[in-house]
Amino acid sequence: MTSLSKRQKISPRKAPSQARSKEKVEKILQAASQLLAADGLDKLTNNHIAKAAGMSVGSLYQYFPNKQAIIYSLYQKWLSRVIEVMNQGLQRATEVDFTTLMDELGAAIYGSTEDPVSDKQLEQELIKAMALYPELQAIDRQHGKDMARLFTDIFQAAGLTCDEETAYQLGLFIYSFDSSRREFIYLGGSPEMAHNLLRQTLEGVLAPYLPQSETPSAEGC
Amino acid sequence: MTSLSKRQKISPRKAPSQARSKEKVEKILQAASQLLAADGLDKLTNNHIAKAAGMSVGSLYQYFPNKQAIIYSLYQKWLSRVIEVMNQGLQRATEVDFTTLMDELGAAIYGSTEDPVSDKQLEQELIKAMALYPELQAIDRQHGKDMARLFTDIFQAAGLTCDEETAYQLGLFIYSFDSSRREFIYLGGSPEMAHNLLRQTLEGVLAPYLPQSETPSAEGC
Amino acid sequence: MTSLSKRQKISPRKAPSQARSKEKVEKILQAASQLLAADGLDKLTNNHIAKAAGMSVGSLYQYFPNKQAIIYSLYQKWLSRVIEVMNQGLQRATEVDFTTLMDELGAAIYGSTEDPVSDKQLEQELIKAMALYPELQAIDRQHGKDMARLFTDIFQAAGLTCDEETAYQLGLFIYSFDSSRREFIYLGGSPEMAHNLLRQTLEGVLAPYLPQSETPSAEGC
Amino acid sequence: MTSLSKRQKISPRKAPSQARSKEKVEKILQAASQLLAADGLDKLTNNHIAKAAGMSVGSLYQYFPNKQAIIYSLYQKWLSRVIEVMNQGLQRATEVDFTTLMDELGAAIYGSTEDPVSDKQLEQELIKAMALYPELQAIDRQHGKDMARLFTDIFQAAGLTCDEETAYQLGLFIYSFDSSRREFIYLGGSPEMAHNLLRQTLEGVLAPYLPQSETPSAEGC
DNA sequence: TATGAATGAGGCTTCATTCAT
DNA sequence: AATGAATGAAGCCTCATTCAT
Repeated sequence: MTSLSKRQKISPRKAPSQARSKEKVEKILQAASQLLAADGLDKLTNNHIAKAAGMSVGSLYQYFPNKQAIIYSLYQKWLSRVIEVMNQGLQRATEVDFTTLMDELGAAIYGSTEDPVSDKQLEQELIKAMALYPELQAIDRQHGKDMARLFTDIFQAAGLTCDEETAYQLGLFIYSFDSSRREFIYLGGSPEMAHNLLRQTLEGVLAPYLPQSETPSAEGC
Repeated sequence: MTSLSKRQKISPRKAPSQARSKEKVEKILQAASQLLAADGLDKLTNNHIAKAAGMSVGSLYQYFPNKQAIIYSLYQKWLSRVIEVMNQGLQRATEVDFTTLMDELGAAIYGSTEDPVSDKQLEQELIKAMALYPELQAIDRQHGKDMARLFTDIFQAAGLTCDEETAYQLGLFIYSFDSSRREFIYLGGSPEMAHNLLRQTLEGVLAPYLPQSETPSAEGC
Repeated sequence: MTSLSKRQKISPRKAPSQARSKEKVEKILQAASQLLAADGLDKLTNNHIAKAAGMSVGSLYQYFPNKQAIIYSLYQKWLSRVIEVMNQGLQRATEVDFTTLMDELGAAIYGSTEDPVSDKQLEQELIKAMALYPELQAIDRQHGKDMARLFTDIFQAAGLTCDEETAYQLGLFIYSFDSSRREFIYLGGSPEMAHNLLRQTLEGVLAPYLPQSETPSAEGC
Repeated sequence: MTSLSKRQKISPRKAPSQARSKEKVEKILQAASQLLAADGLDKLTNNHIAKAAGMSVGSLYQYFPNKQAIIYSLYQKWLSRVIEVMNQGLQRATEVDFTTLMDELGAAIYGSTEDPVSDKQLEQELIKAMALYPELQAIDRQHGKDMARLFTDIFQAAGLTCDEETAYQLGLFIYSFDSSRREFIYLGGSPEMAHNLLRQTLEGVLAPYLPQSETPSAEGC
């Protein structure tokens, strides 16, 4: 294991503006994804990636300053998809009722990928990687908080009646819940069950704060 | 990162029957724990461990065939504490009502360690480590399933009315839920909130199956 | 450090006959000078030079067969200025007295550059570079000898009364003395002091051989 | 050329207290010396050194944290010999007359090494190396100043009549003069000539300040 | 058994140089 | 001619593991 403790830059070396560059970057990320999903975080060496991407190490370094940057790129790609969905959810928060919204979000995020199995694997390894490298840890943490905030926004847009702080903790909870879902499925739980459990959990946890809650809960939220 | 792919033995090299041996093994695990909690998975080199344990690398290899074995031992130690608690819970499953039982379990598992902070840290790093090394991954997975089974047993002992398969999935869920708790707290959520949310989640999810459930749920479990 | 041991050609790739070429060569040398003076011998990579010169590496290789050739060109440029001054000195050797001549030489060589500080820096780095690359070492040595010879010529033109060999050794000495001056100033000695010391040294060393020496030294030179 | 710009530690990794260690360290320094003298600063790679020293790279790193540390060790070894001689000179400064003292110093420093040729070569490369690596540059500079101070002390012990500042500049000059000597010999000058020239230079430069100077120079020093 | 020096494969990264466009 | 992406050898360094004492 290389020493991971020295802080390193992690932004891509060049904005992939030219088509050629973009393509290369894509190839690298492809290769890295596959290696990561197939063989895990070890095996993910620069030389392996380069070879798998059909190029030389040097080329790889033309696009990414180091391995962490590649991992981070992968992570961002995955994250941006999630964030996009969340933002769409935020838009719809006033249109549909909360449960439906959550269902939609779940479906959009967890369903429908081309290769679900290796995608889950990738997601798993990605998260491991983010946790392993100190440089990425901080970012990961921040992203977690950002996501929590996004959930908070959705809650508030959906009309949840509770104070800011509680809303944030709930957002954090929902975001954190994703770990469970991953673990659950990783250990062989059925995706449908996961979905149901998520739903029930949400209901159980959020019910008191839902606007259409006919129980006039005095203490609100 | 050294290639981790060659499968390696992970059981301790010798059953620590002699008191002397036991003591040494203990020292190694102590040292490894501290390093892991304090500096993270990188920095955890055999030489560091040996030095911190006040012995030579050679000695270390007398007791553990490789690094993974040390990590695994640490993991087992942590796990065995949890399992013990769970088994006690299993004993009490017929005596107290389910919610109380779960509270007790939670308190026993998450509460009251001498040094909560570094213990959490250790737990976090341990889980990362288990996920990183392919040899340990498989074991980790199996342990997860075992834990799920234990929960299942508790459910059934507590009189949950549902079929074997459902019970297992629920067990899996409860076990998986731990990931969320870790993540939640890692991201700054309050432990009390975590506890409450766990409770609500359990209620929400398990309610239909609880024996004392006065709602005569037609579909049972 | 890349292996420097394979002998390499060091002459510019093409006689810069066209104006265009000359201009490019000049740009490259400019850029290299600046980088060398500013950042030192490491940091001086071909890519940096090319970028600083506003052209591509490929172009750079159109004009110089390798990095050493660039350094060598820089060295020559610097050297040629010195040689020119020396030749002028040689012209004047019969007109003025020796001490005056030496003063003039010193002033011409060490004084009056546009940017003395960065020029000194460049000189320093240049000399380091010449010493570092085996291909350039030999040339450097030869140039040293040539310079010594030039001094010898000046001595003789100035009427120093000594045999060829001694004159050469004296020339060598004067040339070598420059190292001291550089070191002296590098270590914080004042330039004026350096000048005085040079003068005194010359007087001390050359006095016996000077033509106007009224002391009829029997052993001559 | 590896990037030399990151500051690095340069002290040996372990005090070679055990005989075994000392021997190894010695072997490494031997090997490095030879490679340096024979092939120059390039070729001086860790792997070459290790191979030449008959050990593995890993062993090398047990004794030195990096290449610079090896070079620095070599430099210190050389320097300490010089400093020792200088200190002895300082002791004798009141016993013998100044010129004799300087002769003795010169003889002690420049004469009588087992293998003069490769020693000179080594010295040359060593100085180059010190100048090349930024970490070592600073140290080199400081050592230069320290040496100058030592000369200053000797001057004063010898009764030179001049103010502190002038004495220091003179010390600096004498120290710097060594560069000339090296260059002179490097370019083929005869060592004897070098010696004579040094002597004459000293006389020329220091004469006004010498105590036995019968010329009652009003302005002293 | 204990020691800790020794090993060396393998990871990361740079940069002089080439070559397709 | 010009470009700059691509190459890959080679340098540095770490650390799991072995083995002579």
